[in-house]
Amino acid sequence: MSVRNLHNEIYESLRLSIIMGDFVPGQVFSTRGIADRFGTSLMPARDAMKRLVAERGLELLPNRSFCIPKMSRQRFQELLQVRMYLESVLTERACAVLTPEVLRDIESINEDMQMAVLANDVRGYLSANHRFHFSIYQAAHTMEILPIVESMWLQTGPFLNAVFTKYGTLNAQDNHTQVIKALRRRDAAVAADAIRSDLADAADLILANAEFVVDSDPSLAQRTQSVNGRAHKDRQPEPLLENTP
Amino acid sequence: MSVRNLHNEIYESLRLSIIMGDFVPGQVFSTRGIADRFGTSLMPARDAMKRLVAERGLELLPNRSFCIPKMSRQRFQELLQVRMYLESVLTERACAVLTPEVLRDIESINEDMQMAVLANDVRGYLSANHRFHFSIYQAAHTMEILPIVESMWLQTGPFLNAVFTKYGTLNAQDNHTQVIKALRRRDAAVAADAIRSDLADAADLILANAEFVVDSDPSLAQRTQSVNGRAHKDRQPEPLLENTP
DNA sequence: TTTTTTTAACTGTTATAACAAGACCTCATT
DNA sequence: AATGAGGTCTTGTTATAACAGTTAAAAAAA
Repeated sequence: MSVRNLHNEIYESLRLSIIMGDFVPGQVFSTRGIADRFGTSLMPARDAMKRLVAERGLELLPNRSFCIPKMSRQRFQELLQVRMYLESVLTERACAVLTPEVLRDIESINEDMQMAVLANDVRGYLSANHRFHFSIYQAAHTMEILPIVESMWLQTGPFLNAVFTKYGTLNAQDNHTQVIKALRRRDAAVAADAIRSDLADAADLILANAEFVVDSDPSLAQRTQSVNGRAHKDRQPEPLLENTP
Repeated sequence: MSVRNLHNEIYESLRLSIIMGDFVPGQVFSTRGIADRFGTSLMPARDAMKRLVAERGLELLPNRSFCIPKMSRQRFQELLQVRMYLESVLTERACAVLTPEVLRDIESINEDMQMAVLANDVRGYLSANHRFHFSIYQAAHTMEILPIVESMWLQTGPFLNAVFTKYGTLNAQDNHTQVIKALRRRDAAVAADAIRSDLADAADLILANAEFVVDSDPSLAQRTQSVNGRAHKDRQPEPLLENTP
């Protein structure tokens, strides 16, 4: 974690960009392109991308290049099922060991999020939402479950942003307030329920706008139009820090 | 998957060795040592080990070298909780889409396992048990859950072997027979129950022999005695394909 | 004998270069 | 105009070498 490596910096940067939805599903990356962007040689870029593949935030195409995985309805539902279980488990555990300081942090983050919603600031909303959930999950101190949940967010991130950018932020104020109130009175079951509702509400919004979902079998379909070849230089450079237009 | 790389071969080999318990928890590895063993340069060995770290089958020590993670009672219980949920979900799904051919495979594997148990063949038992479970899990066709379960087995593998080697194989015949019978009549709930029982029985055996479990906080404790230094050459070479004596 | 300093070896990290495989464009041929 | 062959560019992979940090043994001093 605290190791200061070049590939760690690239990894953290890419990881945040993926979770924050800076990349669009299907977007293709090359090792050399990433290395150029970060001003390093190929090796650190390669390390970072391979790690993200192992954590399922990136995908290896048949051509051996990397891309942001596309989403199918089945995939989304599977991820949702696992997330609802694991994140409610983490919430229950956090509830038992929560300190007042962490609770105050969570409340403060929630206020940030409400302000971002009112301002229609999608990125601020996503960032605050991420911090809200993981403040709770980290408080659970279960180092075996947390990495799995982080991988889940890495997989749903690009997709969430695409939806929220198009349909505006989801007002999750009710669920988050329920979570905080339940945590405050140490009611693990209700807190876990509220977390599940939060995930379910977001999922409902997404599944209702199914145009973002590809139902084709990812292993069979060609997932990108053009990857290699000299056309690369002419391709629009991958948006690293901007949202998709 | 089907990509034929050097680092893929090293990865698959190490992965199997870890799951089959060829390594002892706490065992230390160096990139150069692995590269020497497989007759490659550092890079493929490095790739394979970093991937295994990402999948939590190996651990990065503070010294930046790699080791097989040690087990604590809390860690084991967390892994068990997640495994019982995810593996029963996979079993339920498999039950719905199971083909007669796969069912026959599972029955055949189960007979292999029974023979290994009778022969007190620990490695054969572990191998058949692994194939038994994953034949079912792969039949579920849920590509989001399977990698998580594979990571779980990677984490529990070294530990299981240590126990079974000392206390003999666990006769899981009852549970496996129950699983097969339930699958045969498409009874998803009972099949999932039997899988949970199978995991719980193995866990009971392990938790009863707590001497294998380190309760110290892994992040605080020094997890290895000697890693670097010129003593390396004199160290007993890491057992790659043998069980721990 | 004990303590401190030095030295040597081993560690992972990164850069660079050579390599083979694949994809697309171009151009020649039909 | 359609088609096929060739070439070129880009891709990830691997090997090698130089680097800096760390550890421990060895040597020197007390």
